[in-house]
Amino acid sequence: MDFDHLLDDLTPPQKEAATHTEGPLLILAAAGSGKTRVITRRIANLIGCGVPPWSILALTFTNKAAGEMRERVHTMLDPQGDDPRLTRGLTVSTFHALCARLLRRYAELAEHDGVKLGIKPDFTIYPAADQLAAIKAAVLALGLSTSNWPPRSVLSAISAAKNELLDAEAFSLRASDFYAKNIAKLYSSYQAKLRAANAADFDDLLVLTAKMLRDSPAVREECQKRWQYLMIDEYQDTNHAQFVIASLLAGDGPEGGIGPNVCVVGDPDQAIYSWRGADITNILEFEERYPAASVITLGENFRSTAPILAAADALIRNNKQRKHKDLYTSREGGDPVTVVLCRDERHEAQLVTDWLRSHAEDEDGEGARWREMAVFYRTNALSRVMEDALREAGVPYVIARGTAFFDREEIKHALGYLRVVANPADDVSLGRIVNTPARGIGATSLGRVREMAQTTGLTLWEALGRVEDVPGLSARATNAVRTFVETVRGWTGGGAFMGREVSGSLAELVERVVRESGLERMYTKQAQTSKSESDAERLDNLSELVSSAAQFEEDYDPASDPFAFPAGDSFAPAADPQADAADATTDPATTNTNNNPAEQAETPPLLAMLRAYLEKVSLVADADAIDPAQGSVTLMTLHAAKGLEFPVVAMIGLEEGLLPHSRAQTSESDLEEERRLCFVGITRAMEHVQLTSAKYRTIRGMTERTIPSRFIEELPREHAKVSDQSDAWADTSDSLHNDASDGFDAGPTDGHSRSGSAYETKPGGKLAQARRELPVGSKVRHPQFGVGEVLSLDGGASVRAKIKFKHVGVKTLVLEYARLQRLP
DNA sequence: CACTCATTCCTTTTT
DNA sequence: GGAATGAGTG
Repeated sequence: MDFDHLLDDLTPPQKEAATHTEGPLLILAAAGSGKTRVITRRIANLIGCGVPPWSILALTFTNKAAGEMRERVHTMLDPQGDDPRLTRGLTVSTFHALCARLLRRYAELAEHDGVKLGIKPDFTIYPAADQLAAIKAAVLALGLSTSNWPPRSVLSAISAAKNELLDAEAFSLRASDFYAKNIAKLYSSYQAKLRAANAADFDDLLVLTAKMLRDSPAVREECQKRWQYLMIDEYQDTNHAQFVIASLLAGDGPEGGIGPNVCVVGDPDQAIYSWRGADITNILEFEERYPAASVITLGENFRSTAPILAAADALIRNNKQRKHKDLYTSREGGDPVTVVLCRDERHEAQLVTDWLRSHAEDEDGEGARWREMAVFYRTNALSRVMEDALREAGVPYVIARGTAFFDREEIKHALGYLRVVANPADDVSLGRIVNTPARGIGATSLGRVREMAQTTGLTLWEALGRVEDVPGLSARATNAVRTFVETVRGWTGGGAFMGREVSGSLAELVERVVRESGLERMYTKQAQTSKSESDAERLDNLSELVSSAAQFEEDYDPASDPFAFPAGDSFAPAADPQADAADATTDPATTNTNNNPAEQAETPPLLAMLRAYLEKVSLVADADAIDPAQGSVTLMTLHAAKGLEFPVVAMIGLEEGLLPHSRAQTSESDLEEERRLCFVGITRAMEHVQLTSAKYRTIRGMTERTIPSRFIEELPREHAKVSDQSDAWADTSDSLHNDASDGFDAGPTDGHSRSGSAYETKPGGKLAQARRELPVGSKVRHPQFGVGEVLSLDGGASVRAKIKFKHVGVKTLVLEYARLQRLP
């Protein structure tokens, strides 16, 4: 097949980067320089040159970026979509997802090699809330107070240590002062808790993988043999642990050669994660580690108009600890950046809304361009006022917060149950749910059980199973525990996931858990008594969870699940490159773990699926939730904006203390990172940027006078027009009703007169939004079901659409999850 | 033991 | 403004 045309639309430097396939390569790619394009072409080119797809590993920052990259490579090589084998086995993943996967697959092999990881392949990934709970328990267990040792800061100290690959022991050896010594104690106590629960936190995924690759020759060789070509995107934001993993995966390359085929892509000017342990010196380290590395700089910007780029360039030049690189564009013309000073945050939100609307209207397709707009802010808290204004104005918007759904109380509880089902040793989850809803197992009783577990060395779950051995427990509490244990056993079929009661369907399991746990009843009751809208929403959210599980079940491919057995997809062996990669499935892991075949071979399919589901849920990032196919303005933090582009961009809250943030002004390098953050925001914009600053802002209930961000002054006046609107806004309290002429007076008294549907009173409501974007009769495409037509929409917190598909008939889908694409 | 209400402390950014 | 404790009552 001829793939030469793939490179036709690249500039000479881009082409050089895309075709430089052998040996170490560092690509310094300025903002908007077509980085993603180069990476995807490079992968496609490799495959076109005959490199087997399964020997290519590409690491990205978010799952979303990974998915997009995979898709783009695929459509490039296989526009007809009729030959999945062309990219079969290509691995595109985030560091964390890859690590989770490697650990599951190789943990046992590594243990066999004498490497003590302390986790079994079915380990649980602890979400942030559970991490904090575990830390807090550790603090209390050491007899310290949580006010002197706030779990948050303890956790971030531990996290920093982990990112430097210091385990508890190494940390303890270095600890010299009182503070560090206590952190060391907490660190090891926290680790002990995680291990006892067969759990790993986010950082552990990296730490343990690094350890496994470093200490187990079998695993390292296996991986090095398989992945001959390694690519890492957003390299400036990788931390030390990630550097070590990458370098262990890459190996040294052929003997006497110039080094392994490892290609890293990054831009020091966009490094915004130093607080997470990311280290710009990784880029320097790269050249040190691979002295023969080639370096290619991509400086031409293809995204932004000249004034936007000039403003961004002027801003970033203020960073002293920086190697300057020229930014240039061949795009002529374009409007200057606008800077607007507003009275307060509500005024700001109003002006931004008006500004967005003006750009929506001056384009041909009326109202159709919301999706091309974004609002960025430094902290999540700033989104609320913006949301209010957009909702009020009837502008559709989405917030890029993928984790928000899973952070809700009711969802956390339901997932807590599911985690216990998947891993009964998970004490933290068990603790969360054992008495939610209240079932008579209160703090006192639970404390007794915990005590007994502690002294006998049992897990909490095991102790609950032997409740009769717990001293001093009331008959009532004993009975309550028995009932609880029975209920959970009913879901797991006593741990075997077999039997009359266990159906094998994930969605059904989730539904049963929601119902039989009593969560459903609890929230139904609350909704009836309190009539608060949020309580009614909880029920909707729970059924949405069931839908998401159903969706997952539909998309689930057991072959790509590291639990499934035997797996034969992407881990095809490197042994015989000539053989058909798709079919040659002598899986290395399955042949090597025969020392313990019982455990793996008997992992029931439902359990495997449940674990895969929980893993997916644990690894979602905010940026993953962005769906530009929806016709909405996107709201997100500056951090989440990295890697994206929008024709129209508004940045709010350009004030001292917010951007640069007050917590990031202690050192010059902190301040420079804030400046890079601002730079990242501006360079996302293709056509128009507006920066706003409010004279007064209410934070945590306190209204304070602000100072405009120093970054505003750093913008050149010829490319950044400042307009002071802060006095144009009369200081009257009814400011938000100013636009009542728009017709959105949603007073409760006349809400019903306008329309038969109660939802019509909320112009920005999800259902109304869905009706605008996906009216009945629209044609849509679903990744699984193909082409269909919308029959009806109905709502609540989760909008569902009935869709008639050509081939599979009528389906009801939750819009948020169904990746629908609207067809003309 | 469960539930309600008042008080306290926050929040930077995220895989 | 809001989540997360803690005291106090049924």
